[in-house]
Amino acid sequence: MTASKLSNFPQIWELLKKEYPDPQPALHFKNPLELLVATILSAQSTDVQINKVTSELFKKYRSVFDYADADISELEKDIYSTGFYRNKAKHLQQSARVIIEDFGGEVPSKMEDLLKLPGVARKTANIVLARGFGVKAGIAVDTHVKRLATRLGFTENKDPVKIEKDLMELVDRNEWDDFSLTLILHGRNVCFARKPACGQCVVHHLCPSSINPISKQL
DNA sequence: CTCCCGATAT
DNA sequence: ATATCAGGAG
Repeated sequence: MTASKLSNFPQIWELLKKEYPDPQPALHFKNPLELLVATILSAQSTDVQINKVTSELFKKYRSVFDYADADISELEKDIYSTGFYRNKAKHLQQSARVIIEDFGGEVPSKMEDLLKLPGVARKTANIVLARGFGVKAGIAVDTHVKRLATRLGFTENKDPVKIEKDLMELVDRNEWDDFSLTLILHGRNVCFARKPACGQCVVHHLCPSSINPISKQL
C-alpha cells in the first residue's frame, strides 16, 4: 500500500479508457439466466470456447427447470469442452434448484442471494449483477484483472477479495464494470500473462512492471 | 493448500 | 512439454 505506486492510477486509467472506449463483454447471452450459466462455465476457459458451447446449450436448456431436471451425465456431455465439466454440471443443476426453491425461479439480483448459488462467488456474482441487472455491487476480479492490477501497481494484495476492495477505492463506482472489461481486454490484447507486449502498451511509461527499461524513467 | 479438466497457444 | 484461460469448493 505505498502511495508512490498508486499515484499512477488516474493517468493509467484515463489512457486505458481512451484505448478501449465502450468495452463490451465477450460472452454471448440474452438474459440473466444465460449470463449466469455462461459465467459459471467460463471458469478457467476462454470466452470463445464458452460461446461455442452455449450457442447449442441455450437452445436445449431454456429455463431453470431444464437445468434442474436434466440428466446430469447428459448435461456433463453438453458442457464437456469447457473443462471442469463434472463440477460445472453439478453447479449448474444445483444452482437451478436453489433458484427454483429459494428465489421463485428467477435469477436473484442481490449479491447476498447470488452467493448462495453453488459455483457462484464474487467474481461471477459481480458479472451477473453488473451486466444482467445493472447493479454496481463490486468489481469482478478474474485472472486478467488480478494480473494487471498487480503489474500496474494498483494493489499489493493477492487475495481476489482484497484486490477487489483496493480497486473499489480507486475506481469511480460508475466505472466499475467498464474497469473490469477494460483490464480484461488489455490483458488479452497486450499485457499477456506469459510475455507482456510492453512495447505496444499505451501505459508502459507509467507501469511499475514495464519490461522496457528506456521509457520507465521520467 | 489441493483439486477439478478440456482446448489452445507457445 | 508447459502455460494459460471472465474460478470456486472442500
